[in-house]
Amino acid sequence: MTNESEPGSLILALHRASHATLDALTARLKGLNLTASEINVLANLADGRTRSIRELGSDTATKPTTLTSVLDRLVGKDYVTRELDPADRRSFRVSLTADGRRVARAARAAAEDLEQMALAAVSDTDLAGFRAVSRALSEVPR
Amino acid sequence: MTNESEPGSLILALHRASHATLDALTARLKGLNLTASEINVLANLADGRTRSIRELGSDTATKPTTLTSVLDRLVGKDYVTRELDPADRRSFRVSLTADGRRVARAARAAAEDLEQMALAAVSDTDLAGFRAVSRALSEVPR
DNA sequence: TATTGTTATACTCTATAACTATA
DNA sequence: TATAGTTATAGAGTATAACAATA
Repeated sequence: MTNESEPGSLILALHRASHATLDALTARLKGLNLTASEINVLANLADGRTRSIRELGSDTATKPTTLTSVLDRLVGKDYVTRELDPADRRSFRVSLTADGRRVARAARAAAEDLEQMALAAVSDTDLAGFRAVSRALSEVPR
Repeated sequence: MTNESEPGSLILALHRASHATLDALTARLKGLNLTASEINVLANLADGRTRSIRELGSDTATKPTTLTSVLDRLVGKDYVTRELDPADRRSFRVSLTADGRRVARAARAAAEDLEQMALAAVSDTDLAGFRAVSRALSEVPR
């Protein structure tokens, strides 16, 4: 790997890892005919928790305009429902359908599998460090 | 943050962090009128090392087809040159121009700044762990 | 007035496959 | 035969701005 410890290189390492894992995940789920963004949304919803579009955007760091089209497709495939939130009728509650739960579980399983394979040689300390740093980077102000 | 320690969540955390930092970086460099991919390529070239397109693709985890158009634009802006490699005339050596070096340094500086801000509260151990894990994830087989 | 989400537009990123040139 | 890179095409992601509905 290049730029291993040069200043400014952390973000480059992050992007490289992100691209590589998303490619690998998409390749493993090829049979399901899902795009990277669709996989990302489904995997986030896999915990069964209903989310607003805003929450989903924050969880996936995806723009609302992107989510509109991603969700349109997922609704079209009957993997997701978009229902008006009675408590705030400006916003939607996004949930998995039965089919969606099945696909989301497959996505999560593929992600777990990928992680186990990649992390076989990595210590728990490293893992804790990874989580701390990626959380810090996720919260960086624009 | 959601899914903090659920299996399969590591990759989600990675993608979130990657999106968030790239957005932040793009916002900080708005004046330079560069896309995320262009910034990524320039920041990788910032060390002054000449690269083939294949190497650049591997460093940025970007597809050759994407690089063709990204490099077309960077050449058009006179930030980069694409010269035939005399040692292997199928491939190119990609280098920064003088203008390109200036812009690449700005990109790296912005990335450093972002990192310092984000990592102020993170330990060296965490940082080492982050590097180990992102390297492992970058090398995951497709 | 501010926020949620969609729409419209234009541009960028991506996959795929076919292709040229070189090895 | 295999590899480096481009081209062509079509689909997906993105920013931006304008918009409707609700708060």
